Amino acid sequence: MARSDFDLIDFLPYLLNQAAEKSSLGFQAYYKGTYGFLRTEWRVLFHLGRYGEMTAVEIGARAMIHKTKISRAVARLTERRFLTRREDMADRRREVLSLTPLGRKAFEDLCEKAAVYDRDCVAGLSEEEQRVLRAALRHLANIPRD
Amino acid sequence: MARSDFDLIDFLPYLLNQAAEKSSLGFQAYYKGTYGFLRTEWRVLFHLGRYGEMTAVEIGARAMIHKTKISRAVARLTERRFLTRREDMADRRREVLSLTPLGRKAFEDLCEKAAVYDRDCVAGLSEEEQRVLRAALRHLANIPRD
DNA sequence: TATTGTTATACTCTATAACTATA
DNA sequence: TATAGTTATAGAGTATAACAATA
Repeated sequence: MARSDFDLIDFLPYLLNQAAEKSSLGFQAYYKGTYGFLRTEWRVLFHLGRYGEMTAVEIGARAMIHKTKISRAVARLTERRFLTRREDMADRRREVLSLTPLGRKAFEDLCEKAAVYDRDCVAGLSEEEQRVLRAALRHLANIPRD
Repeated sequence: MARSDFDLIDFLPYLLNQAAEKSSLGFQAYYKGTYGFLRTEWRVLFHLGRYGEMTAVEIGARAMIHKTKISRAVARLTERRFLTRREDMADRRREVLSLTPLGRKAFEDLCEKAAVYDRDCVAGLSEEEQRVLRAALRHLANIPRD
């Protein structure tokens, strides 16, 4: 690509940021509007719902979120009765987190909505294009294939 | 997709955000480390270098950046001698912006680096995969094909 | 000494309202 | 009234250092 031909509009980081921002807005509006969640709160809720009770450090390892963010998300979610903390009697530094019934309902609702939202995002792309897109994104994000 | 199969790791907004963040870091480190630019400053500099002198409102229209962000970026770039403002005598509300020689050098350097960076990002993807990826991203970002 | 979780701090990015000066 | 540009403010995201309690 000659220097004079270079254009931001084709620059991958730019394209990715625009697409990420646009594609996040709709779903964000739902979980924020319905439950008042921030992004990290939705992600913490998701991991507890999907993989069962665990500690903040374990969530962090799975979701690649720093423990300070998790700490604040857990505080808000607990305060608002979406999850509960249980002290680990064998190691009193640790707190095992799990969803309340309210949290589980939110989790299930949000998963359903997310699946629909995902399908809406890729409507207009062929099966093959969707496959290439997700594989390329996993590659760019350094997420192993499985 | 059954509800129990849904996983954030395949959720498009999540994948896009991870890929966008990862792919932005390296280039951001360069323009921040070398010139001390923030993202909006690099984008404003780019538009003036690529399309010639124009006003803040015109940059905003081209780059889809709000005028308040542009105002702050222009203030910083002017203060640091990367661009100059010239009052439009025919309409004294408008200020025509253009790059200084210093600004042009930074623009040319950053464009070269960006082109290389872009190639590095997609190394490992076939030509066809790259084409599908960019087209899909433009589709998701609602950026017209040309 | 190392680990779990919390708090404090700072910086970036985004969004909106209100203001000025000009037209 | 409308437009170009500025300033103020608030919310959200990110990153890091330092701390208390426990191991």
